[in-house]
Amino acid sequence: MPMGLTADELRQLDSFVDERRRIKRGERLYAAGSTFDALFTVRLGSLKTAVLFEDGREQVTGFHMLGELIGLDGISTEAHTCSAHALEDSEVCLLPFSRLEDFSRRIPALQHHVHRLLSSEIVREQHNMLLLGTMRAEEKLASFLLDLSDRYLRRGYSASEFVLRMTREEIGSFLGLKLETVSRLFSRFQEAGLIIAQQKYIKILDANGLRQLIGPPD
Amino acid sequence: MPMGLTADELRQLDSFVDERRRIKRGERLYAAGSTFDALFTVRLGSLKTAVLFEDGREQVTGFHMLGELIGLDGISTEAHTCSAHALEDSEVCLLPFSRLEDFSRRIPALQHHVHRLLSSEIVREQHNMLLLGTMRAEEKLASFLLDLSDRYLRRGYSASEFVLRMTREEIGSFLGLKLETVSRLFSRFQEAGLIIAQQKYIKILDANGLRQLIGPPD
DNA sequence: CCAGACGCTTGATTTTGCTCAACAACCGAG
DNA sequence: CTCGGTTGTTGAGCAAAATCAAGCGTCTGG
Repeated sequence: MPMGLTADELRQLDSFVDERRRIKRGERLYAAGSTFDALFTVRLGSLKTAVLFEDGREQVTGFHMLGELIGLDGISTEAHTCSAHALEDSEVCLLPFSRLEDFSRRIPALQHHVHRLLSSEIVREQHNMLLLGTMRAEEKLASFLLDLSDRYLRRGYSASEFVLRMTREEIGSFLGLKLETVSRLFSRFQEAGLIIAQQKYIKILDANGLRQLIGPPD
Repeated sequence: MPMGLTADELRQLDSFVDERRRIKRGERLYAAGSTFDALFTVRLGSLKTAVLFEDGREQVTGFHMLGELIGLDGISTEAHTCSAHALEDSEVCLLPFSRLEDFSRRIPALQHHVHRLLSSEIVREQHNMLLLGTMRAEEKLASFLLDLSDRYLRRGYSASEFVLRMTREEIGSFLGLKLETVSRLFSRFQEAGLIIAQQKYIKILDANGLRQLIGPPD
């Protein structure tokens, strides 16, 4: 959280980001409907969040990696509307929300930062809506790969070579596609020389080629 | 904004929600990319918000009626990521955001309310993602009608009879469908005796029937 | 280290919603 | 009131992705 706080303010903040929680691969951090009292930041590993439908259908709303904040949906009704699961053995940091509210009344820079974080989540979701509502399967998967690549890069990992933490089914759910479609597209991208995809291992050979896939189909 | 403020606090608040703006049908309240400095609440009429894609595709992210708040996406980068257009002659109320931040540092109840509003928007968008990602055309349109119906009801209008403010194309964009599909579905719903749809006029004859359309296709 | 479950791939077929196209109804400006 | 543009309806054919199905690879937990 680098955001122009004084050393003193930072020390204050430190006092409340102490509690951590470990979650094993597949385990749940919180369920939809459970009471909300804290936000979480990813310290290690990665997680997915998903909203559930009565009939069992689920929509993955995001994959979250190091440094990302989850649980913002819980503020509105004091109950989480989505569930969060670890994609691999992970660790999160708890941020008790009422304490965060107290602090942010006293520290304007923090207050503004909290507002920005909430708003960023809105923007991120708008982006996903654009993807789900207007893109064809090929474009969706290309966007997905480029987004992942960019996020790995910004965390100091390779932008062109990485190991997926999620299954084809989870990717499909996130993109509004079936797992078979995702699988076929990985194969097609590979045949086209854009990527190498061997199960979870992905190597991007031609990022610009992927970028060009995104656009009107002429 | 009924949220447990004291009379004095309410008076303070009043002092900054004075400025209003009229927007004629089809006019733009703000464009994607324009600088953000205030939120807006709908006082009269209705608006749509939409995100744009470089190639011209647009995704309608919401239809907004009396009392609803728009512009929350602008907080994160001080620039709007979506554009807002009036669906009919409308009027909005300006809420200068930096003043709102000042007030909410002094009034904890307001601070919490602001957080809840931001979070509600996240939840609303998650709901849209579920709709866009997992539902079939028929389910999407049924959900859309039931949602509209519910919102009219809560504003004291008829839940079963109303006039759409948006075109088939805008509905389609919101639901991730083409306008022809929307039109055909209205006709099918009418044949099935679920609704009467004559252009913009809609009468819901069998709300439960619509509800039953939403669910796994067995 | 092995067995079994889970995840992935690929093919054949079907379904859904899109595209293209023509026309009808409506609305608002003059 | 009428004309012209916009919005809505409907049809035929088509393309994209879903479904159904079979088989294989590979992790992983005992």
